[in-house]
Amino acid sequence: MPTEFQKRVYAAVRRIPRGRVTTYRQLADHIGCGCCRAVGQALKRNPYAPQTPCHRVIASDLTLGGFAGQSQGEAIAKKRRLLAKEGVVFRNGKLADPARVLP
DNA sequence: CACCGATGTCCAA
DNA sequence: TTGGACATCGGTG
Repeated sequence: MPTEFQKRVYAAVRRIPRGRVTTYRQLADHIGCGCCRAVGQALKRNPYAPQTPCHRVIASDLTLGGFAGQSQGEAIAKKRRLLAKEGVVFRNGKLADPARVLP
């Protein structure tokens, strides 16, 4: 049972077109809450399953952000590959093309 | 009911 | 370069 705040986060994430990524900060700012951490938490727990492409959300450093903790082992490698398929190429855990970030 | 930890970003020195 | 602080979420006793 997500809160209104979380609903906005998921809605914004779903709004991301294929082949494009966004940052927690951009998302939080787009929602109207300067707190990007809540977004990361909401996506990390992402109760909305694959319906919410949390892998399209990265850190403002163009890194995988919250995914970095998991990239050590597994799930993230798949997400990174999925993004690469869409045109978002990651280099050593970093976005190789910053232009792919939503304005 | 209340506390704690966890999350990513920004600022200043 | 480094450290601290900010607001919100999740689980537990």
